[in-house]
Amino acid sequence: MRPMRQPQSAKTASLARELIAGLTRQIVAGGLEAGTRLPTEQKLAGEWGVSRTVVREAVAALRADGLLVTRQGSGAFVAEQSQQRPFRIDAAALDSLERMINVMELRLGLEAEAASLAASRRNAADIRRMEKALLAIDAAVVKSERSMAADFDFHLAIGDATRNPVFHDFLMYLSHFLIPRQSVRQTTTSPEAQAANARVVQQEHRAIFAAVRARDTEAARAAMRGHLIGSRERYRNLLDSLERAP
Amino acid sequence: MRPMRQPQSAKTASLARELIAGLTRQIVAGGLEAGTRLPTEQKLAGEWGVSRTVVREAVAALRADGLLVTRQGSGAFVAEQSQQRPFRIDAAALDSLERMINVMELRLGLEAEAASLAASRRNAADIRRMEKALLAIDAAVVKSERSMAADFDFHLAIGDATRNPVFHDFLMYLSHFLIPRQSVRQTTTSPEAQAANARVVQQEHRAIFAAVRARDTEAARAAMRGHLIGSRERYRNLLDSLERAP
DNA sequence: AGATACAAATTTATATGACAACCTTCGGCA
DNA sequence: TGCCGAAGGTTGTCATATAAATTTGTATCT
Repeated sequence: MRPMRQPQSAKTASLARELIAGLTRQIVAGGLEAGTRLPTEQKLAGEWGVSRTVVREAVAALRADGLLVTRQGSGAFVAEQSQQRPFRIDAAALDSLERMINVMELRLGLEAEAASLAASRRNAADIRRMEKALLAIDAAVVKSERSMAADFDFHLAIGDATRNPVFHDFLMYLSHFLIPRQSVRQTTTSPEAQAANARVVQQEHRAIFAAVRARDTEAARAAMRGHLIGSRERYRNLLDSLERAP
Repeated sequence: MRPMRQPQSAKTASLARELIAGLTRQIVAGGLEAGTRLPTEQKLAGEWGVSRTVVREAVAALRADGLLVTRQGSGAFVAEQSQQRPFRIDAAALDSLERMINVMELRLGLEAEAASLAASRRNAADIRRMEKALLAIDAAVVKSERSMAADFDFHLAIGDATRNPVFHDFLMYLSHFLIPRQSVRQTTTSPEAQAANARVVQQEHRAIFAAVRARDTEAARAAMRGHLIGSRERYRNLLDSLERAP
């Protein structure tokens, strides 16, 4: 009467993890200058009372995180700002709805700008790709399937049409935070309401598409804004209805 | 006749780095299912012809990157959504000017939205903080010092006024890409031209500030857009002048 | 038969010692 | 002074051994 679910990511404190956390604190909170040299692995091992093995693993982790750079024969140094640590949204600190809203606000600014840029830079291939994505969404809707993948394809096509790879990478990153939690995935609303929803969404998509195709930057920006604001509201309503009738 | 500059970040291929790259490729490009178990450290060491030490360091790096989770006695598994992977701008793939432009386009959308949100949500403390930052910039200018830190403070104050921590984190991340390269830092333009530049920048800052204080969301958005577009052009001009007269 | 308890095998986590590759420094030598 | 090379220090890699945790198989009891 226990196998409900494995805790699994309990972050069982290990020596290496403790050392990683400790060194990270010293570096970022302690505000060490970039270029500062860390104590040698031997000394670190002695100070923390662990073996050099643990120290090396912690250093490897911090290096992967971009916090340190090591030079054989020389030492480990706090990384220059240029090779800074990556960006990650703190998923643990936010509950699902709040995170969703926060991320949506980020997307709002980002994708509106992307739509505008796409309108001025898109080529014929971009247009074909967007059309394809829109048709895929249509197909998914008539079969009452999930159209999330195709939907994201459409947004990604716009991001790629900016010719700015940073938009592509960032959309890919944000996409992981857009998937509704499992509780939402189950179809709690009527099929008719869902179909109506899908029609509205597609209408918004086609408005964006038309503006991008017409190279109308301001219209593209406005259409994308309208779409994302609408998405946010739809998501909020969905959650509200779930709250009322669980 | 060589010590011009240390290559320093030459990424001297090490066994661990090769293994990290190889495993990363297998996992993300190879499209391994989340939860898939990796071969044991012994087997990996055998397959790649390295010692277990190297394998463990590579695994530690991938774990820090959020690509793997390990469980003592059980094995190493592909992380439950590799979405844990953080976002990083590929600094190596872009030269400085192109990267600067790309990042600036991202900021444009992001900070314009932030300014708009800040205008609707700012409180009195936010306003005081922005005023303080503006005064700090003024002080730096009259002493003809670098005002970059104070400048960033102003932008960060706006990001914080959105009450959306994701804006704060993302601005902090992007800030690392905004520092002009060393060649630009040297004052290659006349002091008079610099002072004129600073006046224009401060004018733009105060326009943003006024709109945020007045809770005028659209004006704040437009003012921020104008400021960042101006910054981009100023940067481009600076680089051009450097090209012409090195 | 089926469930439980225990032992064995497997696997990661840590420790230890050794050597190689590389860097820095300092003293000798021209 | 300026170059060079040896010496010591530091990270990178290897090998082996042990601890701790998980998984699996087996034996025992009901």
